[in-house]
Amino acid sequence: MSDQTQIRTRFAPSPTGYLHIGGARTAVFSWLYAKRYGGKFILRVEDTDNERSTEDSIQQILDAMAWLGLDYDEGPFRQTDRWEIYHSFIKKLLDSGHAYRCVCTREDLDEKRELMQKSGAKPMYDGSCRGKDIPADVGKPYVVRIAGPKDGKTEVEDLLRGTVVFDNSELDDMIIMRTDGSPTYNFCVVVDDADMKISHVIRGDDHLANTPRQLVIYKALGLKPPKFAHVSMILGSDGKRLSKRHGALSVLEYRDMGILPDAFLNYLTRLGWSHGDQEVFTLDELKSKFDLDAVSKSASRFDLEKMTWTNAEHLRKMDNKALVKISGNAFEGIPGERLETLLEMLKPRARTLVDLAASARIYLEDGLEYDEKSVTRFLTSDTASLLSELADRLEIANFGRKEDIETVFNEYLEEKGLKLKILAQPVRVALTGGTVSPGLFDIMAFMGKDKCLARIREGARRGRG
RNA sequence: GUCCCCAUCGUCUAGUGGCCCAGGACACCGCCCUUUCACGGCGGCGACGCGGGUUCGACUCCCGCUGGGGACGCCA
Repeated sequence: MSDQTQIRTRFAPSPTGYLHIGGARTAVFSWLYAKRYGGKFILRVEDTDNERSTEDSIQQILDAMAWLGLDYDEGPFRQTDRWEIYHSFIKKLLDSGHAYRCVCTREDLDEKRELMQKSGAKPMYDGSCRGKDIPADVGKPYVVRIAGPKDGKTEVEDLLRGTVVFDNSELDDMIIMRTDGSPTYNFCVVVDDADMKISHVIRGDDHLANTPRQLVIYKALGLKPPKFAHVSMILGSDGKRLSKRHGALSVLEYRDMGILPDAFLNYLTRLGWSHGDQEVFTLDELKSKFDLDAVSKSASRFDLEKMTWTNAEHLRKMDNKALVKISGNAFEGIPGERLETLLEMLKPRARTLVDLAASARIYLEDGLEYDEKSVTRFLTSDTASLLSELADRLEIANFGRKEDIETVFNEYLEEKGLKLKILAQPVRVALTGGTVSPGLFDIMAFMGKDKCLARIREGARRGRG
């Protein structure tokens, strides 16, 4: 495969906080696109902002990607390690006249911006230092600006949106190097994407307006731009921009909520991408089916409810070994066959790993938490005698076979002339503390005679008051 | 304010001029299954933002409006 046809995508987060849903989705799209076409996925940390970048953020982003299984073929590169490269290109632009030094102060700039804003124009730099040929030894702090085109148009060819045209008069001469000598974002992105031979830049919609500016730099540098795909943003459930208040949680928090990585990937990909009517995808399906042509152009809202549903779907289909592995120590020390039984009982009822572990505790641990309402309703003085009689009967049952338990149950019911319906809920509350559980005989067989009888008798005790 | 993007059920979406008085999924509501809850099955509720064109025919094409989002930093 030649250089031109090799697909190379990248994820380029700035380490100024944790990885949230929005960032995660562009990462996922980029990663899947590379997987889909047998390309490479590159991770690049955009840490040129000294003030806000933190090592802790980098680690969090790395952790989140590792949890999701977003493996990268190259990197993580760090822009702070690439200073010489940027400076060599800045020098090149300065020498060729595509960039110039500017000594305007921040105060000047702010003032100008405000004035333009008031007059109804787009606030931009007016280019007052352009053409002055200010030398490096002016004796004043200076920035370097790109000398962009003053007229004409710049066209962005976007894979999702077609040709988007910007009037060059809308673009000002942006700063590519700060007073302190550090290069700026728009410049580094161009240099890096070109240097790393990125073929497809898949990024958020919020960067669409940056793209013509970057195109100006590509042109000045004589470099060939990659293909662009600007994916729409994810909004909060109220349609507002995602903020900490609604939905912009760290990806890692979904892990802590008991969401499966594959389910997270499934939901996030499906949010803004579709493949006919299919809702549930395995990881392999995503890797083989994802493509940019079916990516939606409109913004979509994050819906925790549907993510949880997607998670439940994955949970049910997951094989037990994998489930135990991902659950950490929740099922530690339980023999294989017993574990299988437990998971088969609990899986169809669980929505998250947290649910699953919590429901398992009822049957594994000695102590029991009682739901007050259920107790009042079902553990009454009427049911108390039934429960203790039943417990006595069950002494002879073989708890190794749930059919045996059922037989004893039925014999007792017949004698009393009662329906199972009457006895089922009181027994369930006695055994589990609540009114919701898997089949009665299933949980009894699982818990064993001692625990069952103890709990039923305790239930009777509570019934008597 | 200026520029840019977007617009189908509450939400995610299918739909690329006739197959659509619009299909699927989540949520919600019934019913069935059933010892409870879930799973599963069946059914219901529910949308093409508005106004102009183009066309024999518009959810689909064009224009305007409205609404939503984004960008305008020595942040990324």
